[in-house]
Amino acid sequence: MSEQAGRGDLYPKNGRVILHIDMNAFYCSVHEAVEPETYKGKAIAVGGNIELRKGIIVTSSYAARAKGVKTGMHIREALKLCPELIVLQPDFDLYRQFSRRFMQIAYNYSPLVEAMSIDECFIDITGSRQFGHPLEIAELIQTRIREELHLPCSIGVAPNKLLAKMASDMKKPNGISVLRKRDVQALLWDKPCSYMYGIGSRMADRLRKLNIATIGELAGSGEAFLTKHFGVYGSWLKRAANGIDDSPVNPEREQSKSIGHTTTLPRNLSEAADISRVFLNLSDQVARRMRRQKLVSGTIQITIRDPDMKTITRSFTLPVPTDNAADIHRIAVKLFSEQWGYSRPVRLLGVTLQSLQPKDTAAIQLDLFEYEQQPKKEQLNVTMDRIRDKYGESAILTAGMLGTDPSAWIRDHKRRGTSLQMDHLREKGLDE
DNA sequence: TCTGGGGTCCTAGGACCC
DNA sequence: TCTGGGGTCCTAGGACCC
Repeated sequence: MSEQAGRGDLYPKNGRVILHIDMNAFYCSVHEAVEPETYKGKAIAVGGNIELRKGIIVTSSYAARAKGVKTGMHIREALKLCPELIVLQPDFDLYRQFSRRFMQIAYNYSPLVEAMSIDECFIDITGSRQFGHPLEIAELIQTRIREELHLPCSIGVAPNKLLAKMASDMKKPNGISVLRKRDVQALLWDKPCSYMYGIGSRMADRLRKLNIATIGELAGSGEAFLTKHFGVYGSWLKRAANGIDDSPVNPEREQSKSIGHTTTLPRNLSEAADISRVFLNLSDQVARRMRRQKLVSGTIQITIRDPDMKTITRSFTLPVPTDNAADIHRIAVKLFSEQWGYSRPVRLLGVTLQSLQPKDTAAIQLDLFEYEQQPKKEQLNVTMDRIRDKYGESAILTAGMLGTDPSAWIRDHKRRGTSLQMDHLREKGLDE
C-alpha cells in the first residue's frame, strides 16, 4: 500500500487482478520432469502421429526450438534440422495428472481458478491480499511449480483475463509480465491484429480487407462500422483492441463438454471390416476415458476425413445416455455406413462423445428396461477397467480390436519414443 | 515436405411444441 | 382459415485455440 509506483498500485480500488499461468512447452517439460536423467535439457519433441511418413511435431523443448524445430513441422524435416531430436509419443493421462497438480498449487492462493486448457489457467487474486502483492503471488506460484513439479511456467498479471493471457505470452520461458490497461497502446497497438488473442487468420484477413491491419487501427475503428461487418463480434473486437474485457474467472468449468479421439489412418481405408475395427478401438478409448470421469454421453459424433482433407461430422442423440463402448461402437458404425458407405476411402476417423453429464444424475432418467439391463454391463465394465488399470491397456482386448491401425497402437504408447514408430514401420514394410 | 489431435464456442436451419 | 411468436432440441459446419 505504501509503495506508490511499484507493486502497491496493482490492487485497484475497483476492478480485478488476474493471473494467467502458461506452462512452457508443457508436454515436453512433463517428460523432462518425469525422466530428467534421460530428457532434461535435451532436444525432445512430442509427435502427433506414430507414423514418420505423416507425423508432425506437436510441441518441442526449448533445446529443440533452438535448432529450428517448430510446432506443425513434419517429423522428418525436424530430424533433418536436428538429427539428435528425440521424438516421443504423447501421454495425455500423464499430462492431465500434472495439469491437475499445477492448478492445485494455484488454488492455494485463490478459489477462483479457471482451467482454460490442459496447460493454462486463470486465477482471480483480487481478494488475495493476505498472500502479498500480485507480483509476489505470481513469484510464489512460479517458484512452487518449479520446485514441486520441476516444471517451468510464465505468468501474466493484468486487470482482466484478456490482458493477463497476452501478458503471459510476452516473456517465455519462466517470465512474469505485467500488462496494465495503460500499457496497451505502447505494447500492442503496433502489432498485427492476429496477435490479439481471439483473432485468428480468417478474421485477420477480413480485417485487412477493410484496411485494418494493426491492433491500434482496430482500436480506433468505429464501433458501428465493425458491428456492420461482424455483428455482435464487432463490439468485442473494438473493446479487445483497447484492452477492455469484463469476463469473470469462472471456476465451474472443470467438467468437460466433450471427449473425443481421432486418428489419421496409416493408409486410406474403405473396407467395412477395417473401418469397424478402427471405430471399435476409438470407441473403447473414449468410453474408458469417460467412465474414468464418471460421466455418460447422450450424443455420439463421428468425424470422417477424406483423402482431400475434406472433413465432415455426423452425430446421433441416444434416447438414453451411455458409457458403454459397445453402444458407442454400434452407433459409430451405423452412422458411417448410412452417411458415407464403403465406396469412398477415408483418411481419418474419429469418435467424440457429447452431451456429457454425471453418471449418478443420468441414472435417474433411465427407463425401466434399460435399468434392468444396466447392472450386467456395469459389472463387466467395472471389472475390465480395474484389470486394465492394474495390468495395462492391452490386458484385455475384445476380439475385434486386434489389428495394426493407429488407434490400437495408441494404447501402448507409454513413453516408448521413436522405437515404437520404427517398429511399426518395419512391421508395415514402410521403412524404405 | 500435402497438412496431428484434443478441445470450446457460435451460428443457423429445421423439427416440434405451446 | 393460409398463418403469430416464442422456446428448445437436434444436427452440421466453421472459427479459433493449444
